[in-house]
Amino acid sequence: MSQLPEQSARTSVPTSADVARAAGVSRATVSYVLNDNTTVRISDATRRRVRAAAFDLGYVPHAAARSLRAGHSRMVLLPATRLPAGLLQRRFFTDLQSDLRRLDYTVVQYGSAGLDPDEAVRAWAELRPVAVVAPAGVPLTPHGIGMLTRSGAKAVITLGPQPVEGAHALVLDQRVVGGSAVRHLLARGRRRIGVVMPQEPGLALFSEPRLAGALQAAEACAGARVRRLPLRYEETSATELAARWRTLGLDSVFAYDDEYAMLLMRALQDAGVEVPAETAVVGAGDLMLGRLLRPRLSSVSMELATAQPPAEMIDRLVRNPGGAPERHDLLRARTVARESG
Amino acid sequence: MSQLPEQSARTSVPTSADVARAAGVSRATVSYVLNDNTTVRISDATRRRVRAAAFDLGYVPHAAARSLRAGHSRMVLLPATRLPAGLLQRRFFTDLQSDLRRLDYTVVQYGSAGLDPDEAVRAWAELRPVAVVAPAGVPLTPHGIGMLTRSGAKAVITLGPQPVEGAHALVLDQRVVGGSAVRHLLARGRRRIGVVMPQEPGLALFSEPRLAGALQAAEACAGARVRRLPLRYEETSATELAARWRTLGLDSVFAYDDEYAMLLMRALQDAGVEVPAETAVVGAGDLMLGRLLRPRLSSVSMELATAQPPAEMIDRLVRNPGGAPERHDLLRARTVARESG
DNA sequence: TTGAAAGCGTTACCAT
DNA sequence: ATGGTAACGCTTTCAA
Repeated sequence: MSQLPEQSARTSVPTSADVARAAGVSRATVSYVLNDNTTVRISDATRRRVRAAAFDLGYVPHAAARSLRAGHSRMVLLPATRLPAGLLQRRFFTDLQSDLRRLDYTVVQYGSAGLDPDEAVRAWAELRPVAVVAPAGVPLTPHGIGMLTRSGAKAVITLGPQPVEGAHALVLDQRVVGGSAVRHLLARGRRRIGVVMPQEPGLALFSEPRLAGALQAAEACAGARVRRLPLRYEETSATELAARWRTLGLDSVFAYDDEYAMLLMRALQDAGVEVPAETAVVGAGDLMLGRLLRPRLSSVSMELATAQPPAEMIDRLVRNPGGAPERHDLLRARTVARESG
Repeated sequence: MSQLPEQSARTSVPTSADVARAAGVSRATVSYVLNDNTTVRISDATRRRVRAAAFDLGYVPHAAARSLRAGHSRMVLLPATRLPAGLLQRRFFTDLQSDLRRLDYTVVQYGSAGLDPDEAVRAWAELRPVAVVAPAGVPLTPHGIGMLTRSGAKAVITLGPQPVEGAHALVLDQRVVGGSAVRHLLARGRRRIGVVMPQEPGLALFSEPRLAGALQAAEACAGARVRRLPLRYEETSATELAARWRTLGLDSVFAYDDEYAMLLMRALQDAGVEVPAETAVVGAGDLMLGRLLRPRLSSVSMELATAQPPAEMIDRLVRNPGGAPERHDLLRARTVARESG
């Protein structure tokens, strides 16, 4: 008979109403106690009873219900890309995440692999984030920015090589990388400079600006020439390139990054091209890897210069929305000279 | 006078009620039309009017309200770790994400850096995910699993070196990696085997099982001995280790992975220790990197063998909850012999 | 010090 | 074929 007590046999999850019932108070009181609401005085005895009941039932508030009632969330959305994130970006995200949490935001990374731009931005907007930080490679259009703003996002921020119309921008201008490498080579008397262009899809986002920076830097020097060198991240591709190296008439190469540099340098050495005597090689990323090569690899070292921590910037934009798009250049590059050129 | 029409000048985001008003129908009808509800017949004219109104207003449904009403979400939560994710894990996540999307789940990665286990699991539970996939390194305890289950998660799945009591497990048993390397070395007559143990925090999760697998494999051979070799990912640390190499009396080393292998091999060569003549070196990960070294690096190649795609497994567990914890071993390892040992 | 009730945006049931 | 209405879980205003 007593097998189905009125409100037991609950297979579902406990709500604040369950806590109220268990503690013998109203739902309002439960809310007051659990949110430490100071505008209302609750007796210590009641407080304890409510807390105990919540603990016993394993009560956990329902974030969706809460933000629905509140009319806003504190979710910062980070649409993910499927690009292989570099060390720099990973560190950036990790830091951003902890900093935002410290400011009481909830950071949510949302994978949008294989959605077309409209579907993707719609999916983000459904979550009603208070801010969106979109790394390079996610399909964010001015139209998408409008949709996010209209659905309540107080700040839309792009993070990558170039800004998008209408959004704030944390710009990682990859041109400074190519520029630094080429200036380094020019200073050492090199004039006929190759620039490796990875053929892997997705990397064009980074390699094209690096090349652009290289070209720009070369313009400052009369006799300098820059040549584009397509390369796949495979030994065969590097071997091919090395085999026709001498026909190219280059005295140096900026190899996109340290990994492509290692690949190419190995192939050049195997083909009998001396590094740096005949051809100087410069990578980028300043990985441990480069220091272990022989000759040690010269490399463009990158870092993010943040006047104001990005998390604070986001917080400021959220509290004070509607301003003109801000733009901050974050990427700094400096070439570390080692033995390879 | 007509500057403030009754329901215009809306600064807030449009709701389905706004769409209904604009189309001159009820909220229910809007819901029917936009969700393509087939159990109810709506005239084509009405359909078009509703769709047009939704489009004009830029209406986007509110995910929180929807899942509140529905009583459940289709969110799969992926608590993120701050560990440097390897290529294998990254590929795994990317695939999992697209596969789950195809099954109409929403995959959300949630950063829990710097939260203690209880706070973290509570934060996850507040989101009411339908499933949680926890990679190695996130603080998931049996108690936490209980909390997630009680707050509605239909499936909790761990992904990593070892299962956690009470959750389903996709096991990446790192012991097979050390085992494969050591069996490879034993087969080539090596007997006194060093195993590199990275000192970077967080890697112990992987290095300890790899060592355990190495020890286990060595037991099969009478004269074999395994020795633990602490190493930081720095040149100085490798140089130190190489300097006292001959006092260790080892004829081979399993270097944890290809990057540590490169670091150590370089230091050994600089110290005059011949590879592989005097000491054989085996890495893991089978990176391009290893093929470029001289001698070419032997390496443990890893892959994930999935009888059933993990996304389908998750879907099955969600639809059919309450079963006994499942356990699937995913990691396969096989040593690729090259020149280093 | 506490409780009743309204409302956030949706959807499903039951009338019309 | 369409509309009214209640309910999801929570917070907050107002009243007691």
